Amino acid sequence: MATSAPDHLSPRRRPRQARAAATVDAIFEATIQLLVAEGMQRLNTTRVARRAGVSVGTMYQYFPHKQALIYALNERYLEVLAATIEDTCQTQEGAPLDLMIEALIDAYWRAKTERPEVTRALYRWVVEIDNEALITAFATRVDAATTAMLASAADARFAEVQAVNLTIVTVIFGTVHNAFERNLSQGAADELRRQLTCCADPTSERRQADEAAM
Amino acid sequence: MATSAPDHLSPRRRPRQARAAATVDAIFEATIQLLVAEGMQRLNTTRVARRAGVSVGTMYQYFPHKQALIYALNERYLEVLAATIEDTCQTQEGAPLDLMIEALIDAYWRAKTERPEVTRALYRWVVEIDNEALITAFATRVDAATTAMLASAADARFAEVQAVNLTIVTVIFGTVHNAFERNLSQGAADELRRQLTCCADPTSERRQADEAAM
DNA sequence: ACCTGAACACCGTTCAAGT
DNA sequence: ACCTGAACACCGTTCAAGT
Repeated sequence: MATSAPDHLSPRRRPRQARAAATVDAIFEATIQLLVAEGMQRLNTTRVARRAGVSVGTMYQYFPHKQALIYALNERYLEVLAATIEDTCQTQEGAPLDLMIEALIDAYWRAKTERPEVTRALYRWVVEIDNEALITAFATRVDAATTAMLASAADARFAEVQAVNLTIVTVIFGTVHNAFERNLSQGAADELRRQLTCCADPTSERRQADEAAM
Repeated sequence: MATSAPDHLSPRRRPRQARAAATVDAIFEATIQLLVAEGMQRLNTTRVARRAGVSVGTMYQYFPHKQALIYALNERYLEVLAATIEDTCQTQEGAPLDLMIEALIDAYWRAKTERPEVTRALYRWVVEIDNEALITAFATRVDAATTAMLASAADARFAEVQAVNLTIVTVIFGTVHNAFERNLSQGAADELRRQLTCCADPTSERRQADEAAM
């Protein structure tokens, strides 16, 4: 993730002095605030620069264009999310499968729900941008963490961890994303989450088949 | 869906004469082509108008602004998708549950995969737009169709169809969305789909609980 | 009722000049 | 090494004039 940004989207220059780092932070902060407060539509470079307390020119020293700024913002967000999931997976090493699943759902759900406005603002990101690299890097990292976790389950062995992992991760993340998009009521969300926890857990008649195949 | 577009996004004028209808169609077609060929970034009103063979002014007679154009495009897309799902659900009336689930997954999956570039282009839609109305209308319509279908299952009765329905729909749509986003290989996609078909089917120990609750 | 396109305003981006 | 902001270019949107 650290090095994967395509050339045309990577920062133009990295801050070397303290005041430069402060400048970049201020720009990020200003962007988030404006994004949350007024949406992508009203986000323009002039406003970002003004709120960050720098001139437009300064902004352009660090980000070659507006999209690179949004891209960097997302990069940061996914970085934190990936780290959270890696943590969760490590904590669950060797635990029973159902606890793993529950912890994973919990971690992802919480990450999305904690600051919904930010999540929403970034989801609603102008995705003209070539964000495939970002998504791929994120997916790779998450897959590694979850596969390792699943392989270590105390009460289950899988003939094809890769495939099982892919399903679990896609189902969980996809479902949460979609639930989020739907703006469910608290009650509905809770119920869905309860059912998802059952559903995503391959412990049931399906696992026996996998185990038999070993 | 037909009437739900918020004021600021609804068409400025509806075509009354034949040539006007042709104009609107040409504009839609041009927009899709440019979107698929060059992405949202390079989509500007001048280019759309030129490719559609009309002047910018004409475009603005039908769409109050660029976003309204994209909005209308999505409205069309969701209209077709919703109709497809309604069809599927009606066809499955009274069928066994596992066939229903399979048909639903199949319909949604196919719809997304048939013209991936278009799907992708619209997913990557500039979502600064207030598309909540669109999403809500779509969700309502789909929920009605799927709930009715599930309630008619030949081999299952649910104590709380609403809740079960919400889970099934969210899991399926979310998973497919996510799978799509990940750009899976054919093999991986097939395997995921197979497992999803099992996973989304509440026929298993979980159903008995529901039935007992009746 | 429908179409045209020059004119205007706004905003992304640059660059010559500063500390 | 870092910052400034006026100047430029591009593109969304309008409107007076046309059929």
